[in-house]
Amino acid sequence: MRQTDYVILGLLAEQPLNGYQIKKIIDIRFQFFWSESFGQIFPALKSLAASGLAEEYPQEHTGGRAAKTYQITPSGKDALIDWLSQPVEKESLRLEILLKTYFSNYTAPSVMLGHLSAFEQSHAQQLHILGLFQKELENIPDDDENHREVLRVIDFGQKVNRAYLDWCRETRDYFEYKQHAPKSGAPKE
Amino acid sequence: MRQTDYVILGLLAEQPLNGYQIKKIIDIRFQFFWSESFGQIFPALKSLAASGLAEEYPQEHTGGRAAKTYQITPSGKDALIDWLSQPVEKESLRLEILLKTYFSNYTAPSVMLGHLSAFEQSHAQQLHILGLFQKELENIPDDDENHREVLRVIDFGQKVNRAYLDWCRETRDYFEYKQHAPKSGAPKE
DNA sequence: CGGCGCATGTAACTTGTTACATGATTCC
DNA sequence: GGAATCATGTAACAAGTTACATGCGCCG
Repeated sequence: MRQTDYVILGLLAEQPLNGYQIKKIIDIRFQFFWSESFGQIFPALKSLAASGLAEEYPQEHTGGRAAKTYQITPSGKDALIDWLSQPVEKESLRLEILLKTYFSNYTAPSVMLGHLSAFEQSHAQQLHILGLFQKELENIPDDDENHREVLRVIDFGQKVNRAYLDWCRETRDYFEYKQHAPKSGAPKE
Repeated sequence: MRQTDYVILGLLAEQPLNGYQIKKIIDIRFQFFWSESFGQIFPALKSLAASGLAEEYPQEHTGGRAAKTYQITPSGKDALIDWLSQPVEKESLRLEILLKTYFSNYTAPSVMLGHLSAFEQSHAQQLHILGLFQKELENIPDDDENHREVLRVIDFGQKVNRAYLDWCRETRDYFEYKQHAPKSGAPKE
């Protein structure tokens, strides 16, 4: 069982879904900390069904190509609960922009300024989207749903993206200074 | 050319190194935003040498098994500089703890408290190490080296880890409350 | 002489991405 | 009729991890 299987199981625990919908939910809601491709989702659904953790959910065909909707089975739910209690093992992070910052003395400050502005724009956008999600959730009354847990996840994204943007601005200032006073290296603080 | 090739090229641009040393540098200095395994480093060094971007650096054998030390070639340096100017494409992030937080309504608060405390400990440790690096660099006089750029990278790590720890504490409070008042869900703010 | 640290390397495997093929429906 | 959207699926490839095999020298 790979992580992909558990993500899918977690989503199916809420409601029956097809592969396409699973992909959309991950792309939108998990945007800032997770991703999956169709090439992983469809084989995963197949293997989940083969091992009895999920099963096809019969549905009337309404439009578009026939969608295979899946629902979680009791043993699927057990597997999910078991996974939740296992220690978190993997935390993977790869930020090419930090690599380029580290090696940036081999290039011009203007090059780094370009990278930083792209990075800043993309994370400002992410922060904006997270704000919309937050408002949306806060407007819906909190019954027995998982809103508070989802808000914790959104808060993580907001904190991290704000940290990214702070760093961006400081680093931009540094490279701007370097560009104008290239010999002396950097401003004294 | 994969990202691994460029990381190695960047490190070789500073000084000649063998595969083992490259691994150590990445494990220590790039700890919080990058990783490479021997299974990637050795084949990459081979292919870099085959394409003339790096070459063996003759060395006297001092102890242990003979180390193959490599140095960058002029065309290797060109390739590095070219890569630095290319847009940053990949930024990958996968945080299982957020997945588990998202799905945590299927498990007990105590389970999440365990995950959070492991996460907190590991990032407090990272923050501590970053502080040591920072002091180390600030004590060495800043000549024509890349200290200021490295300090920018360290600052990124510190900001992000502080954001992680803030989130941890707030989220721990939430699950502690939930544990003691399970029916009502969470405290009002 | 056994374990540890230094050092290289490969094979098997797992994971993940991309491109492609297919096909139905809706909207313009 | 053509584009967009919904939808499934596979094959080829790229990337990355792990386990293993090998071997030297130093230290106790």
